[in-house]
Amino acid sequence: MNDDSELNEPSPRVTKGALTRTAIMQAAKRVIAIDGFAGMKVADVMAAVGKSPGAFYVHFKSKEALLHELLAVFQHRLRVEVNAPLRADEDPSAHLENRLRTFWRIYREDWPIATAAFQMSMADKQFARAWHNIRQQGIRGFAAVVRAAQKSGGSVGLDPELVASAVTSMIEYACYNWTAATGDFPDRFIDDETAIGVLSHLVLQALRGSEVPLNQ
Amino acid sequence: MNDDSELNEPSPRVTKGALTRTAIMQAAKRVIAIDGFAGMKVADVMAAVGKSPGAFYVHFKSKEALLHELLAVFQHRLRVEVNAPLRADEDPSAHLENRLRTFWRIYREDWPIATAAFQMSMADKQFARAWHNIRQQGIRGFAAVVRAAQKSGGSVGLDPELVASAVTSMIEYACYNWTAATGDFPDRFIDDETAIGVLSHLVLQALRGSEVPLNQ
Amino acid sequence: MNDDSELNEPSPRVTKGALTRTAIMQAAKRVIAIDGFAGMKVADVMAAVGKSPGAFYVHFKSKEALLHELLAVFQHRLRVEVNAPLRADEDPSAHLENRLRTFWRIYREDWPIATAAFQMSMADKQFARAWHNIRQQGIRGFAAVVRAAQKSGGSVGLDPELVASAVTSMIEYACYNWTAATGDFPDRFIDDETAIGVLSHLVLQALRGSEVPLNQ
Amino acid sequence: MNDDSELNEPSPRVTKGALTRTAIMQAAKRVIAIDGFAGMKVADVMAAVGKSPGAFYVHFKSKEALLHELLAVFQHRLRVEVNAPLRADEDPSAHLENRLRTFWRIYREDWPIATAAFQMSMADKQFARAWHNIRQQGIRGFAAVVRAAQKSGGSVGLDPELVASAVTSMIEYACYNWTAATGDFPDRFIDDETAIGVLSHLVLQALRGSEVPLNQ
DNA sequence: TATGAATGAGTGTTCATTCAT
DNA sequence: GATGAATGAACACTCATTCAT
Repeated sequence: MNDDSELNEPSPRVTKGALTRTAIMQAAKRVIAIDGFAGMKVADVMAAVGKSPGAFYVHFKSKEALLHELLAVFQHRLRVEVNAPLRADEDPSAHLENRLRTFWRIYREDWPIATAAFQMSMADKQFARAWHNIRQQGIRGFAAVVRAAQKSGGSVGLDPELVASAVTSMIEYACYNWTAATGDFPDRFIDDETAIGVLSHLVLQALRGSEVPLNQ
Repeated sequence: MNDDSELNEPSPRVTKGALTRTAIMQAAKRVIAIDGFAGMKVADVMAAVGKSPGAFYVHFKSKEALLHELLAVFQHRLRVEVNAPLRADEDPSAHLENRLRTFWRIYREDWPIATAAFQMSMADKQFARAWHNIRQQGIRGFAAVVRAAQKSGGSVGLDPELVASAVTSMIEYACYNWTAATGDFPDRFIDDETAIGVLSHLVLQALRGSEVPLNQ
Repeated sequence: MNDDSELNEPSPRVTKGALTRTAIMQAAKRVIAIDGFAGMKVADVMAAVGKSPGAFYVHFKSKEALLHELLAVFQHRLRVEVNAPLRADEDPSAHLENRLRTFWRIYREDWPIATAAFQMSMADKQFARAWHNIRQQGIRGFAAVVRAAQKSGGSVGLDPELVASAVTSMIEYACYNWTAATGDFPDRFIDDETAIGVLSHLVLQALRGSEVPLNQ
Repeated sequence: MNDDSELNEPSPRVTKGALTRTAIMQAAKRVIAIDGFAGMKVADVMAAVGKSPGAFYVHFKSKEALLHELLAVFQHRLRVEVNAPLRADEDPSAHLENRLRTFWRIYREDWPIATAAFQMSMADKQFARAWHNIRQQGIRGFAAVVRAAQKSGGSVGLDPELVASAVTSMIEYACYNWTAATGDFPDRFIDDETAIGVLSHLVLQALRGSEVPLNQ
């Protein structure tokens, strides 16, 4: 019945405009990855989408508005996927690794957005706030884990906020440096498991309890 | 009288031009810290120096040339000060902490240069190479330490280059996030000892040997 | 049934299209009153009508064509209503006041059209001609009255065309300045009788015969 | 002494930049007279000055800022020259005519500025305020004259503000219509004395005391 | 060395208009 | 008749860089 019409028509929710909109967001991510946000030209993005420059403004109010939307999606993904609460039956180490794994996966895909926000946050108050919120969201989540670790004797005496900030900094920036073409290993592909393995090892070790000296 | 003033003046090699040159470099760092390198306007820098825009080109061939020079100085400092070799009588932990301390000190002062290079490395091959070299220099140094730690049973099985990349990423980006006005803690001043304390703790723990689970 | 609905509908000539057409013209007038003709966006007008931008071009060939049509209606009203000839039994003063009253009433309603034409006449030859014709129509009518007044000893020696041009200028521009939101008295509502009273007094006095000095 | 240097050098106050600045303002007036302010292209103005488009922004922050400056000069001229107070020994009629004569002279030269301000005042709050102030300045001056005339029995019972508004409207708009290429008499040159003669006659008559009917 | 006016290529954005649906 | 996404020409404005003084 209604099924028929659904089969025959494009899904009613996916209008032509929404498709273009999504295409622009994807293309923008690719262009930002290569040129940075400041270097991203609206015309280039639209050329990548196969549309005229003016069409951009049918879907976004400005270049900045596009980045704000990309950031909103990015932040939403992080909130929903990364900040899943610790389940009762979950091993803290496993929880942390899961969190880190999700973090990695999202950043791996969206680091151009993060980089763009980082760049813009230096010169623009609005982006400074937006980016700050995103970082804080991640930091709060990790800080909770750090506090839990401290109850078990880990990282005793350290400020959980600072530790969380340092840890998210490591993951975030390492993701860029291991993923981007202009990163630390341009001639080498680092697969997800290797990356997550190294990062989660480092983080878990860093948060552990006992204080065995490095060389003994 | 005039003799006195001559005696008080800097050595004959420090000409008026060289002073302006240095002043430009300092001012540029301040402007980059606020606006980023892309947002840095030659005219603003020169205004901060109290000179006309045209005077910039007496001292630097271009805006990019200025950044290349800033980077050269930055890299030189890192090479000379951070990468001091491990002395025979030095405790590896202490060595690492010293290295980290120096790293921190230099970054704390020059992070605008690092940020500028990072940003430019995305769009410009020359800067990509220059910035890559600087990162590699740091990574090589830390990788050596990691290898030493592994001989003592730390971080066994992990790729020392990746570990070193992750660690330098943490320090570098944490330094930005704890120092810059648009960083993670805009309302809080984080003093050097606190910062170095947290970072060295995390790094030392991360590179240690035993593998005690987080929660037990 | 269908018969009924046909009976209830407007006359067959007033199609849906004609209604939209009229609605567009009314909405345009309102938008021009706020933004001017140059600032009038087709999309805004159509939004005010509750239709899509594209629908505009079903009814008008272009933005300019719309203004030309508005002008044609405006001119027609002026011709038919203002330029009624002096009847034999009519008092010249009363005739002038009647003319002025009608003039005022039309301008009060349609000044956005006049303003638009005025603005466009500066840059566009077509509108320059159209607007010139409308002004001339008014000037000719007033000039006839001036000539009549001169036969009675009023404004002797003055060029009737210039006098008529000055008088219509006064009425036209005063109407704008007393009516528009950005006019001379934004905080005050000037009712028709007051306005017509002042204007007709001034015009009648100005066209009178005797030359009593101002201060005696 | 110093005289010598003044003779040999360009006057110290008239720098190269100030000359260009003035040239731009003059050229802008000419372009606005032809195209209107909305139609005025910065590039055209600069071409008329014989400089590159970018040079405009050395002297003015924006197109709007240029108009604001033109308006400031215009308003200053009106304030200083038109609104000279009535001297004790001056005949009120002569005073009014002098006032009108100056008004005319300034408008004759600067009507493009007035027209531009009028156009912009419809869409822009800043210009609405600026233009309103200028009009009010003129209206206040004329209103004082009207009040004086009323004491001698002229225009009794009429609101002086409205009368003044109407009179300035007449002069202002008549000046445009008799001066601009797209005015009422494109094929005819109206010299200053004729114009002033007609206008002052009309105004003086309009403000007189006795109320002789038009036709008798 | 320094000035500062001038350059001119480059880009974000607007909006009247078109057209497939 | 109506839709609304798309077009594309146009234009204000920026800023690194140059150069006559």
